[in-house]
Amino acid sequence: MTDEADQDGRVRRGQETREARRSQIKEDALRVFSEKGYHATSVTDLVDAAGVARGTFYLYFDSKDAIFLELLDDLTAHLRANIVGIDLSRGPASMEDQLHATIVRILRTVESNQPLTRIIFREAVGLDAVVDARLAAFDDELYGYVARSIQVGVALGTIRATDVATAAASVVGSVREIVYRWVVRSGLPLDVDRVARGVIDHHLRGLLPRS
Amino acid sequence: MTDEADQDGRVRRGQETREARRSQIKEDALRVFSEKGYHATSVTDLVDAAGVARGTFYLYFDSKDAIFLELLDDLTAHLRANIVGIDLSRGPASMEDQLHATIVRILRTVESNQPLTRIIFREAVGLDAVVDARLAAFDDELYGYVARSIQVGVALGTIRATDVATAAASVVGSVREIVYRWVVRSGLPLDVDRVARGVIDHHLRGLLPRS
Amino acid sequence: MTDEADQDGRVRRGQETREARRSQIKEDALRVFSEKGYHATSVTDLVDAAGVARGTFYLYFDSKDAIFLELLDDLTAHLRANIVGIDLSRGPASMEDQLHATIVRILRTVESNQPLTRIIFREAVGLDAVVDARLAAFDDELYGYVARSIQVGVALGTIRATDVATAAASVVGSVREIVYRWVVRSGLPLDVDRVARGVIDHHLRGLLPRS
Amino acid sequence: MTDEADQDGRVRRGQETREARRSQIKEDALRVFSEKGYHATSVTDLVDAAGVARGTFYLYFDSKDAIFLELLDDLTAHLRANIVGIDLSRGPASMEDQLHATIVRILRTVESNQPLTRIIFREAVGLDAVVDARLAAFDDELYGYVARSIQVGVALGTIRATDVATAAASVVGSVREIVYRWVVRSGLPLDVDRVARGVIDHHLRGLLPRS
DNA sequence: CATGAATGAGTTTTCATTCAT
DNA sequence: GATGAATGAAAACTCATTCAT
Repeated sequence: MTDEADQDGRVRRGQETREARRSQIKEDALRVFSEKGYHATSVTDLVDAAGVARGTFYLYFDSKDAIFLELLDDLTAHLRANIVGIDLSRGPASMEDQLHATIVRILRTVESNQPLTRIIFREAVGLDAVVDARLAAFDDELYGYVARSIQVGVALGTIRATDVATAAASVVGSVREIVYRWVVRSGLPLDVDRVARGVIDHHLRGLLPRS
Repeated sequence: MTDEADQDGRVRRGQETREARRSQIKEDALRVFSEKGYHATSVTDLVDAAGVARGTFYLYFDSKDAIFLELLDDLTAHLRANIVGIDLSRGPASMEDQLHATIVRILRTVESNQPLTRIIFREAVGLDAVVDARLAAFDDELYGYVARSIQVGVALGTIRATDVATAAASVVGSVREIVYRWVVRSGLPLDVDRVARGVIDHHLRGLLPRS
Repeated sequence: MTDEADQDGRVRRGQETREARRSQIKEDALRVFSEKGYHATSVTDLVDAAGVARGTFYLYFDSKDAIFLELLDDLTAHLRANIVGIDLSRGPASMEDQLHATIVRILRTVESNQPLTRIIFREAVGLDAVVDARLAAFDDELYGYVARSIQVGVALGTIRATDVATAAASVVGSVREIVYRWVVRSGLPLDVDRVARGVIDHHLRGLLPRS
Repeated sequence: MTDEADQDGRVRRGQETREARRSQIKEDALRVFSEKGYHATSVTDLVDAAGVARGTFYLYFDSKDAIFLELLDDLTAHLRANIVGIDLSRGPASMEDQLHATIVRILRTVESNQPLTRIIFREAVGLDAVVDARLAAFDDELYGYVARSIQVGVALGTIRATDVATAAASVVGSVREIVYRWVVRSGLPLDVDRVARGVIDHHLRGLLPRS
């Protein structure tokens, strides 16, 4: 019946615009949050940035917390998608290539999501229990992934016997610090390839000269 | 004249009391801040903890931000005092010992100042421009110190030619991550000696087996 | 012309649908209002209950107040229709029968319109000037009716000389209190006949023993 | 010590002004509530009426509800204090005198607390669960008191055998209606003595002429 | 110096009503 | 007529800071 078709048409069109506006509000909120920080950003700032009425904001998001959490989950999802398993059994050369590819992917992801990355580093820590738990979970995921990779390497003999916990924390901390210094703080474009190579070289071969 | 003496006495006594009360307010504030976090702590919490009137608080500190900033500077000063120059010219063995001693000092300092460390990691990040600048400055100091040490080592031949910037960031990031994972998050007592050894071993020799 | 006939048909059909939808919205609103109360009921609740769009609601009613007022007038109209003149000239026995029939009709009406009655007692009081005036008018009508009946009775000698104003208020208050206690508050089924008899007996013969 | 004395002096003076200001805010709130009604009164209205800042209001009362509830409890306390036991054993004459005194006390109390009485009648019903429960409890208290008095009277033979529940509800409803019509609605001065006499006469002797 | 009552700008959130489609 | 996304005024409440005593 034409009636039903019309209805469907309206509904679909409605849902499309709904999604579009939702995304627009999120995008603008991302910008404001990353500029002013979570606490200094009021809902008024958010609606002003999006150019919508106060009520409209609450039509799409339950609260200021809710939209922030959603933005947060967006980046961690991005990052997660860019960390895939490394096959350590194919020997050191191949391992280095895989590590290189992984770190490059991570750096590219955070670089192309600078505002969100900035938020996570500067605002999300200690924000509230829920956000803290989310970030800690992500951190643990990363740490666990690195630790397991090292353990496998040790078992295969491609990595020397070492204090796995400390080594894993060191690797995670390295990447975090690099992201912090060059993506969050300076914001300048990063020679991703060179940095990734440097990090891997550092962690694999250490600072001492080969005797 | 007795009058002048009296005055002096009063002034001195007054200053002593003033300093004592100031310290006491700070101490109590530290406790509250580390328990509730910066944002969840109100000036009411602060004056209640210190047992003084609201107005009295403002007699000693300009604002809630001001006392927090002072506490912040206290820890960074503590840490600064515990990072002293490493003499790389005395050869690898000695260098390792000196590095070990430095990292042990840092870990001990943050461990015995857990509340403040926790605040810095969980609350101070992204608090406001001033706090951010303070923390960034401290981070730069640490980074610069490590970078210079590495450069000296390279020049002396005790450290192999490497990407100094990446290496320095890796070292700083390692320590930061370890502090975060074991001091801030878990809060459990840390085997400082073993961890310091692990970190140094990792950064000096890397993960690859010696061929 | 067929055109005109069609138009008429359409108009009539349209009006029928209009009326039906209007009634349906009112019915659903009555249910919601009586469950949640006037203030706790939002227009959203109303349109959800009726299964129409927000805009549609305003096509049929000017405002949330308007529909409430209409529901209110419905009950007072019901009640008015159930209070018909009592003929006091036919002697005491007959008068008692007529009073009995009137009170029974009132109690039955409020009992079968419990939701609306509950609204009037619990929500409508003090809602706004308009509603207040409506209720006061109904109260006056009731009071006036009783007062006139008593005056007629006094004139006829079937009722003893008494303070008419106080007596009329007492009678009205009695019924109101009974409705409030047993219909509004308890909601349990009421032995209408027995209660009506009790009320009449009380007001006609009083509490003192016949000497 | 002078210090302690000073402190005590300050504290006492402080508490006195605190109490005074609290009372002043309450008094002004009572006026506004009784003029505009609970729902139409905003906290802004309350602070404007009291001539204090918004924050000051919350220094003395937890919420808009809290101050309203306190005002409510004030009147019910007043009324409770004015309903004291009636000794029915001393015979009808004395009973009538005692009833007269009780009703006079109640009417005088509500008349001298007109704003509060107005609020209770026009606003408090159906306001929220807590307020409703308070009022219902007071109503039950009154009803129970009257019902017990009647039962005692019946036992003693000073009151004829009757339907106690209906009779008690009738008496309570009478007084309520009189208060509503003359104190709440008209606001004109009431000939308390005459009305009390009328009510008692009505309930004791009924409308029928003594045969 | 010490006090703590007072301040008021600012916050988040709600919801009756409108109007372009 | 019907729809429902959009509106924005208004609500209750908080809290860092001030200042008369």
